[in-house]
Amino acid sequence: MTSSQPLHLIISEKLRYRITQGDYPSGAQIPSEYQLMAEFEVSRITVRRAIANLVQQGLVMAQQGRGVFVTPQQKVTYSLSSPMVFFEADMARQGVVSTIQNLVFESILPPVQVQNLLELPKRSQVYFQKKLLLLNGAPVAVDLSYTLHRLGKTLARDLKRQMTFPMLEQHGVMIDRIETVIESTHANPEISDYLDVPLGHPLICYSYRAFNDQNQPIVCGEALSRGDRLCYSVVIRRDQSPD
Amino acid sequence: MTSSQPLHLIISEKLRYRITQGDYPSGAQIPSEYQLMAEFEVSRITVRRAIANLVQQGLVMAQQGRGVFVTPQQKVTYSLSSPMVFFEADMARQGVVSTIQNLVFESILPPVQVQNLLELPKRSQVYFQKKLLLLNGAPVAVDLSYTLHRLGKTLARDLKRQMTFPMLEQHGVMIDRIETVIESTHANPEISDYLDVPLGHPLICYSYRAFNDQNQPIVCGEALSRGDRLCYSVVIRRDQSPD
DNA sequence: TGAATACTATTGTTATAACAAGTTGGTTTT
DNA sequence: AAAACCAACTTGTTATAACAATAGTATTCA
Repeated sequence: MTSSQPLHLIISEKLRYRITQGDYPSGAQIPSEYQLMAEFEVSRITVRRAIANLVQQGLVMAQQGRGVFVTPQQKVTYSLSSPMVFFEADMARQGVVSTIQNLVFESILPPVQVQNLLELPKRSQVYFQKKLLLLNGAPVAVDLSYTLHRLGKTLARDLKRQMTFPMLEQHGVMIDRIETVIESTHANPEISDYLDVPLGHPLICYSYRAFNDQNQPIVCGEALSRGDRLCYSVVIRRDQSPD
Repeated sequence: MTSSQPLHLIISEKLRYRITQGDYPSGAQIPSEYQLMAEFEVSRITVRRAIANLVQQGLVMAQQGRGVFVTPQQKVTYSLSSPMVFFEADMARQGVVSTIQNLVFESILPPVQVQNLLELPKRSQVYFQKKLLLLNGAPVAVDLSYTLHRLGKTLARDLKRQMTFPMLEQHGVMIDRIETVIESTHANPEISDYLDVPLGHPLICYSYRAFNDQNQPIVCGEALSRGDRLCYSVVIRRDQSPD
């Protein structure tokens, strides 16, 4: 172990290799800190740093008192191609049950950016909602949305219980188009609590603005989802219409 | 500081607040480790852990011997909506110069998955390419691609110098459609070196498979880009064609 | 005046040590 | 048999300490 690379990186790379080679399969526990200390003849802090490197790469998750386990790799894909298919329908197509858990639902004065996105006059209120999205019962996303006040007020009960878009359409509010931006970001402490991921875990941030059939923006927001559980697909065509 | 939250988290949240409030603007240096030790009356390891939390959240970057600096926040957006616009054209539209730096270009026996994606008989070779994508001279993505052997062989010179798709079309190979999947993942040591990001940094993984106008898959691969520099946008329409 | 050296400041790595907190399995008590 | 207790195991936090490496500035020397 005389090398220009730090010990913690040498150890974490060796462990990573073992994981990718299947020595520690998905869900399996890797050796304890004390076992690794003995094996590699280093201090505990070096072992912990090596494990932290693996946690940061999403290869393992550590549970206090239990041990460090190889994370399962399983993702679902949501198609963003036109024609529009709402999230829960796409999930159902894949045999995945999607549900929500409402966290916050309140009338607020929106940030300026939201006001502009929803094309609202100054000092208009909107309904702010924070909800957890669960797939097969496990939290995979936190959704923060802003809905026109008149819709939020009349549909509050259902908005707290169902996914937004299909629910709006059930009530005759048709969604004509959704503008989206997809980015990758880091989990902050609040989000990492909700989604049970380590601080800094990669998230997909799916920002959206939905327009009704009068070309009026009615909802905007962003869904922060676990990068290891959800991904998006698009088909890009040379021309606008399909073959 | 008597609380149920660990000290390192309390401190990093305070620092994060200062950053978001503008006390330390983009590019500015935050107080040194010793200054923070004095301010918060904690050990150096606690301060370092707090700083590591900020690094993990992408808010700061640490440079040995120099200090810890607030990371600039600047992104470009690539539109995945149809009709197709290639990456470099979209960037040019935004006044951003995109260039590539070839790292590897070789004929290989492809992994089984690639073989299937390109619909190749067993034991066919493909051209594997690894290249760095730079925006305004700064590396933002590593691209790993597999191209049909006959194309790779005849167009090797240009493939090493230019972006793939416009170059193919210059040579009469039309791209009819691209199937994509977007996911979020973590930077491993190799990628973190190429892109100059910390281990575990969130990346967008943009996987693609491009078809020519005979509906034949000709290139597949993935671009791993910095989550803080590049994002994607899509417009989803209720119906297939635009209004 | 420019180059080389020394010093200071700052982050990076690794060690030992101690205590805290959570989990699990075995043993004892009811 | 079920509940409670306890010990062992395991990860989490924080401290002190020492050395390494890098960067920037000041001082010295040719």
